[in-house]
Amino acid sequence: MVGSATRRPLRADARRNYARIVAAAEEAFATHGAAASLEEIARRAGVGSATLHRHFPSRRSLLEVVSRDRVEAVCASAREHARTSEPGAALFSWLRELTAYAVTSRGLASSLLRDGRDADMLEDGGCGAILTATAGELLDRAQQVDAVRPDVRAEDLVAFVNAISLAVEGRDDGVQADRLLDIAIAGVRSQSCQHAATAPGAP
Amino acid sequence: MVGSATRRPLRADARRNYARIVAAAEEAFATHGAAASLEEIARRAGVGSATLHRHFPSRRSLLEVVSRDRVEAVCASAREHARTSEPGAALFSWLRELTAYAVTSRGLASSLLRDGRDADMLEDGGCGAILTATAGELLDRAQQVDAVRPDVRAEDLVAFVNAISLAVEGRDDGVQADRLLDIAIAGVRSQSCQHAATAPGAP
DNA sequence: ACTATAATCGGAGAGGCACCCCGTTCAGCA
DNA sequence: TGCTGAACGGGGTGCCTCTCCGATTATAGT
Repeated sequence: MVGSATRRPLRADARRNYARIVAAAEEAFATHGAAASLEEIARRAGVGSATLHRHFPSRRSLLEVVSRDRVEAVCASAREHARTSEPGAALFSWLRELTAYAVTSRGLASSLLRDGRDADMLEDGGCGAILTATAGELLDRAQQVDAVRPDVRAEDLVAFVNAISLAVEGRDDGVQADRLLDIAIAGVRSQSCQHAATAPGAP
Repeated sequence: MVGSATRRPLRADARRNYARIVAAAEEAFATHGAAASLEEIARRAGVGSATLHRHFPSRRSLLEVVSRDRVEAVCASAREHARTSEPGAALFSWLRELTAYAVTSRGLASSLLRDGRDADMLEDGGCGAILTATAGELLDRAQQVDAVRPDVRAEDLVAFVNAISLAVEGRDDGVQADRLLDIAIAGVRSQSCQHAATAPGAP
């Protein structure tokens, strides 16, 4: 709304420092998780900690930028799934892919999604918004062919992936995450079987 | 294995300080979440921070003690559910109760369960072990009457509750948690309907 | 080229936290 | 009542986040 888009481009040195910080952060988050020391990141990037804080006012804003590329790649892959699979399978296999990423990124995506109130989740243009929007597209199609319960929302799906990656943080590997996601997927599947089953399967 | 159980009782003043710390921690965790400042807790309890660290070598050990009562109450309630409901309903309504507690306790239970490797989860006697054992009892019965898929484990159930409470931490209220739990419950429900439905519902 | 100037930097410092050392105090027992 | 070791807690260390502000430097304009 405000003309804040009229931002002159960063000065060359500022742009270089920005890139260095992002690179250092990428490495640090991968190694130490989302709680990595910002000071350490600044040190590794060869800049003062003030510079880091000027470019990234919060830990979250840094996580956001570091993840952005990967998140966008995963979302691009969603379009691939949508083209090559039927709606239900597309959604489910994309969720598996997303979960695999969320788990291996050491809770990175997780931290992105947290402490943003759910209201701005679809509006703030952050990774959470992108993911929710992408999930929403696949979800719509899956619901149209009755592969998924109609009362499930895109936020629920993202929240589940988020929840799972938080819960297995620091656990062995991805096996429990897979098991949990299987359960969640079974839970969102359309229970049209129930309609058919109530009659024959009733006790 | 070691005779460490032969611990003489704490001195009277130590016992008093211990209780004060637990009381202060209870309040602090409720107000500020599981990340509350330990120093602040010591201050409020009127003890030196060294005393706090002597009684509770880790944040987790303090969380453990603070939660213990509530967790045991919830587990006692499980036996109630088991007596008054059929196995499936008992498990599911108990899971709802547990989730409600986990969500309102500001991620407290969550932090308890985390960073304990899943191996010791059933052995360390902590809150996670109690919860997993309790869930296991209800789960067994539910699986015996085929109300729940046979491949679901007690750890999965606890992990789900844990995951959900982590994911909605700081969100509005418990509505999303309820929705997520509904999905998870639908996911663990026995899909005996599928056996009946594959034939008639097949495309 | 050269300068003026505003954008950017980063050392240093304030304030907090977890955790520990070690001299002091006092509860509990003989 | 006097001893003794269990328990205390002030204060220190090291790390963290975040900010202030004087020094630096890229860049537009001449």
